[in-house]
Amino acid sequence: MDNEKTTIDDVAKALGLSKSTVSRSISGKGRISAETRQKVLDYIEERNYRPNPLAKGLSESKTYNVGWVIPGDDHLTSLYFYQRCLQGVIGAAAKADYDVLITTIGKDDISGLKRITENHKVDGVILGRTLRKDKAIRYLKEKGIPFVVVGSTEEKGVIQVDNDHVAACRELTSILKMKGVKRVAFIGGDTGQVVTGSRLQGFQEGMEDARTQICLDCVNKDRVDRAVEEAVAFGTDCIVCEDDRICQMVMEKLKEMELEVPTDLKVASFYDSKLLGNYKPQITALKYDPTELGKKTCETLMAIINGKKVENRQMLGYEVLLKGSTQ
Amino acid sequence: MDNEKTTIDDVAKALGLSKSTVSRSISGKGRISAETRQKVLDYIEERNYRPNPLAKGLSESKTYNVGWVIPGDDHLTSLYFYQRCLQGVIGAAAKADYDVLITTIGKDDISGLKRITENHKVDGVILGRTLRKDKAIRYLKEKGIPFVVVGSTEEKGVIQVDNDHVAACRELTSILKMKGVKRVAFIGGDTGQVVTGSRLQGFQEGMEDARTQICLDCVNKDRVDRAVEEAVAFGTDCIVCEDDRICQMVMEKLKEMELEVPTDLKVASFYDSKLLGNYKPQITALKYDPTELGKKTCETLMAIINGKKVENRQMLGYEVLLKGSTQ
DNA sequence: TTGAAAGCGCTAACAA
DNA sequence: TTGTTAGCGCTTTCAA
Repeated sequence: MDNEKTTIDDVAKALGLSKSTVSRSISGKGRISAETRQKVLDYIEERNYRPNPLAKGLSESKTYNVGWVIPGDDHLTSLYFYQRCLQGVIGAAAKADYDVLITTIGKDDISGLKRITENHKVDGVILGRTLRKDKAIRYLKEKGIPFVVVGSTEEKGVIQVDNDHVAACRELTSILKMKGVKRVAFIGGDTGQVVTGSRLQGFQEGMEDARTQICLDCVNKDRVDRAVEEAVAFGTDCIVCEDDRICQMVMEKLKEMELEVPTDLKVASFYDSKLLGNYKPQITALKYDPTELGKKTCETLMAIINGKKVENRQMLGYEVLLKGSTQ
Repeated sequence: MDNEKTTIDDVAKALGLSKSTVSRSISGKGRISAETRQKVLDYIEERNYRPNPLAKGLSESKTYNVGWVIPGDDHLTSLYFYQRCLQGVIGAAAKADYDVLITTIGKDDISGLKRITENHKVDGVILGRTLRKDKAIRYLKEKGIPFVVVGSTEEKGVIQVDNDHVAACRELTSILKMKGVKRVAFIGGDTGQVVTGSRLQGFQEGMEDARTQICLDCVNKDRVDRAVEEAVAFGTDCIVCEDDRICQMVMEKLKEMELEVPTDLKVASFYDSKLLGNYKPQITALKYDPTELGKKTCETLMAIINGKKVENRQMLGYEVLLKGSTQ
């Protein structure tokens, strides 16, 4: 259909103009008569001409790519989060005429990240998960590569965009408290992840001095089962789950123990997702918008790349979904 | 640490050579004395010099990127598959000095795909999911863009790499038959996806003329529940599930109906995954290697890009995991 | 075997 | 307001 390889030169010649005039018309930079500009714009629109980003990038020392770096290991739950996030990232990137280069890293293996940066394939990087003592962060800092973190990190001086987990968890917790729960159990996951700490903090702030029982590092069904048993032995009237996956396992366990929600005890999750969609009663949970998170993060990275000042820490909102499980 | 921007010119000057000599040393193309070549190689190794792929690409009309195109909608299960696949793709791409540009498409919205191709950001594309009457395939064919499909498509003349679903399902089915099942129910998912048809075909070939009941398009819990009820009413002694997600829902339903596996009836899944990891007894299932699939697919794409002839259809192997659920 | 020079498609001074 | 020209960093003829 349309010419495989039209160049800016072709356009210029066809219009009897010079390359630079065409270039200026497209970019909008520099002085240009509105008339000429429109003529060019119309022409390229009609012919579906697109400047070659490689050439553009070469001359501007830009790649027009951002790196999207996520863990390569298998966490079913977070995959869904990343996918939603990615939608936001791709959208925001496209708006700035950027594309998204994806790579995965492991806890100790950041070779994928090194590849795309050392090979000059990206202008900046978005880190999808961070750990305490994160190798990737160290590396990016040292190299002075622009990057933004989705989620939180304890590392100083890192630009991050996150949901306000502490505030959200605090709010849900204090609502539960107002509803009259007396002995509350918190079941949390991997303490190696920063978010676990934030959620616990919010929980504790919300509970103030009420009686609680806390069980962490419940990273598989067995651990969760044991935590639930302990909570029941403790005489809990409400189990607060750190995330959707844990909540799913908790619900399963309660069913096995033939305990009714919310009659025998209440259940709430600090993270809502599709995983929680099918329960009856529905689960009280905190709802975030991962796509929005991805979008904001990418916009922030774009700002950094374009040399703008950005805030060190941006917090996004949340919703508290009060459902039957805490009635 | 290392120089932010060493160019081939810097290397040439430092070594008292010309750009072209350095270029040849690195690429290995053209005549070069082994001695000079080694000198160059040593130097760039030591200084960690990497040729700028944008410049390289510009002069060779290549981007050194492949596009990884997956659905943007929310299929929890397939996400895991894609992630594993992606690992293989990234690995194979890196070996050829390529990186992976990711984008998502919807059933009717292939704008993301158009973006990366029209903008000349990729040399070829890998399609992660295909539908019948796939818009993306149409588009890529029409534009003559090199692409490979992971999985199968009915479209003619499309290069595809897939697990041999038909053979695998046929084999598992006939093993079940040999084990003496008499009335078998097949519960399948979205008939809009090609793989559903392949699995059904394998099932039917394996069953030959035995009595079966087939229920398709079970895309949510309600549908699956009804299918299970019908199967039980039919007097089934074995339920065959098209994939892990359906199997999960089937197991849940059976629990609700207080039917024991394998005592009351047997259960098998045509797709194994982590989702099936926690059942007791364990589930008989077909196991594939998504990472290997991704790798092969990307290698095939690289071959096409480099102008090599490739087979139209490549089939990967499978494993039959016989577990307690069909004992 | 090596070097000089042109060119890939674009941007950005600098001139006109 | 527009055009000319010199790069961006690399590959690749063509000469030497």
